[in-house]
Amino acid sequence: MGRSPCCDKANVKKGPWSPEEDAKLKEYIEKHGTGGNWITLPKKVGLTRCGKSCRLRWLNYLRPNIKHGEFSDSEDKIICTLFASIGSRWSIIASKLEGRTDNDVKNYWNTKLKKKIMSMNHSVEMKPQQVTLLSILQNSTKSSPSLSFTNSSFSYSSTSSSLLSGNSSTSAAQESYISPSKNNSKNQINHVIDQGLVEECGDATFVEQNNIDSVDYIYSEVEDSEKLMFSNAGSVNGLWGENPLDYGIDEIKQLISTSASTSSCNNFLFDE
DNA sequence: AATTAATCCAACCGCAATACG
DNA sequence: ACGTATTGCGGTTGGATTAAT
Repeated sequence: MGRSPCCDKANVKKGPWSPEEDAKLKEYIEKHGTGGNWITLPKKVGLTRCGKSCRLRWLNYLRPNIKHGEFSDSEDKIICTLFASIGSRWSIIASKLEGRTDNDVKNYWNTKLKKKIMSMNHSVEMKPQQVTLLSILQNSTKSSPSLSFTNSSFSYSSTSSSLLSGNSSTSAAQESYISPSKNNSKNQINHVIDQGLVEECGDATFVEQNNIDSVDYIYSEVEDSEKLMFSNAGSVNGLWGENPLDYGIDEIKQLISTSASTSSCNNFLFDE
């Protein structure tokens, strides 16, 4: 029973990949594919790398159509929107950005986008409720892409405290609020995507919320700790602390969400 | 020019889910 | 049905690079 052991960690090479290793791996996979088994692949290729390492290198760097370099404003918006909806599900977010990897999106978020949002918020010196995603992104770029969020793209209740809180008065929402399971989470994300709540438009992808059920789905995705946070929306200590960059994921989510919920116009990005 | 701090990003690690025998 | 191997994911780290002093 069982399988052969994974890679021999003691004799596995670590650290940066050399061009020779890249070439070997790329050539082999392009010729033969992965064979459905990353663990045995390094041996076949003639590398002393762990299979996991090979997989990561292929997925994040070597495979075709990987897009490197600057993220566009459209991509920024997609990331922000999806982050507000589903949190740090980087693989899902990345899947909506052509040519981007989860690692890329995650790094970009952690090193740039998060700071961009926070520093813009700080610089405009608005009250939290007045900060909008649009103001942040508009301030961050000279040339805005021609994005249009229509009525059906985003419909928020002006009375809801955040996007993620949605229609928390419904019993269905409350039920899933209380006891979400891991499986439910996955199904809900799939639901959001399958139902076209995330839809692609050219090189941009939008999260579409055109019915209250979808809000419920998203809402039930929120972790318990986050729910507590959202239940205190608007009165979270330290949210606008001394260091504008020193925010947690919850705070950032809330910022993005707040910018959505305060919109009373058709388009949450255009609520000036 | 030298040193220190900040930033960026590739790669690693550990865990959970899934597949396999 | 169960135990183990494998995969996939998100968080974190470490080193290279760049900017500031």
